[in-house]
Amino acid sequence: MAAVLRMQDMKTVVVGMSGGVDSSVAALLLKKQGYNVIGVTMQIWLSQALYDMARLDGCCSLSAVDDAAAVCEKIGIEHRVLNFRDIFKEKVIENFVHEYLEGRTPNPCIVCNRYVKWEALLSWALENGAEYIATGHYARVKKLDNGRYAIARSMTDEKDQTYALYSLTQEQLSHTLMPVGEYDKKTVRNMAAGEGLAVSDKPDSQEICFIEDNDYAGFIDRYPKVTVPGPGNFVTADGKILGQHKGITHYTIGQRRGLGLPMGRYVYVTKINPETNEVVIGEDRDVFSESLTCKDLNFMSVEDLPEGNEKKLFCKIRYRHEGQYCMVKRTGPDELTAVFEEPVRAVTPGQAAVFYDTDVIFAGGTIT
RNA sequence: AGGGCUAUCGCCAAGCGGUAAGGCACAGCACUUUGACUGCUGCAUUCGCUGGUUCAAAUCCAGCUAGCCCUG
Repeated sequence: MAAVLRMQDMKTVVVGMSGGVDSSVAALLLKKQGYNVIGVTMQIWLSQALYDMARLDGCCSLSAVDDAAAVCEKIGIEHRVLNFRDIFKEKVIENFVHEYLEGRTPNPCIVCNRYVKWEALLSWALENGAEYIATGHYARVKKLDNGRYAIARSMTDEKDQTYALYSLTQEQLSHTLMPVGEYDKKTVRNMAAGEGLAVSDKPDSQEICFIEDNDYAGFIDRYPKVTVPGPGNFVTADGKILGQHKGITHYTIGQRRGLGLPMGRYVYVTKINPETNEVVIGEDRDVFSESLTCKDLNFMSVEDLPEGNEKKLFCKIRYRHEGQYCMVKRTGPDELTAVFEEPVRAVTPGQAAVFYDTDVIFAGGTIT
């Protein structure tokens, strides 16, 4: 036991601290486990002017800097603020805008995890003598019998954040700790409160962290140097024009609200066609799909799913999807096809399909 | 300028003398480390206009206006 502690004593972990409860408790837990903990808050998007206003709760907001600093002082660890604005803008925001312009619906949290947290932050950590980075995600890193690392579902289903972590590589996972994944939200808050951390009752973060008013379409409209597609037609699947839309960036698959179509019944977006600048409208049943394909694959619990093999897996097609069983097989050099046991609602290009083998992530990719 | 029909919230639409259903759209809130979905709440003191009959009219009567249709 003493030997273990001595070994951990020597290991340094960089904790990405958003100023929220979860990452604060992550730091706390690691400190108690004997690690040399450095709290790092990443500056990513907001201007100094907005920082001064400091009223945002987002997971990445800068209002968080003060909270994170206070937590670090309380638990007695070093706190640093690093500027990741350029990488965040280049990787996350540019991608976000361009995906929408092409009629897809991106998930910026996934991109942020991949490029900002597990590339930029991890690189910084390793360069600065750390062994690991850690976050406050409700997920676990598991070493499997086959020698591979994989993200495993949190002990609590009420707060499972594994979906947004499917793209992590073996190398990245081998340097990752997620201590909060062993607890449920209530316990985490209690730990924070028990330690006297001021953030213990801070609300959970939500919505897109870099769009303060949550008007993402307006954000794209105002984004410099992009030409947003203008108004076009709402059409039915067989081409009948139903009205005018505000531009394809305002819509996503399965959307009902905000269409402005007085059809007398609920209608939904079933397809976005950037070539013709059309938004296709249909009934609820038209939003369901029996299958999907995805690309930009990342295999996690296994090295590959060879061609010809087929595997039954559990799939989530969006962050808060309850999930659905499907048969998955390889249909191209960088393509998987999943056929669901029951049709799933609103398969949306740009979102991720994440496949779980029991409790660990098997693989994931971007829906095409 | 002969005849007939219709005019109720942005759209559709109940109502048929007793003091304005509902659906869609829209707004707000809830939910939520992506976008959606979902849920909840709100949304015509007023029924094309002007008079009349009645204790009481969106509902009956008259005139006017508008739109539609048929005959010219």
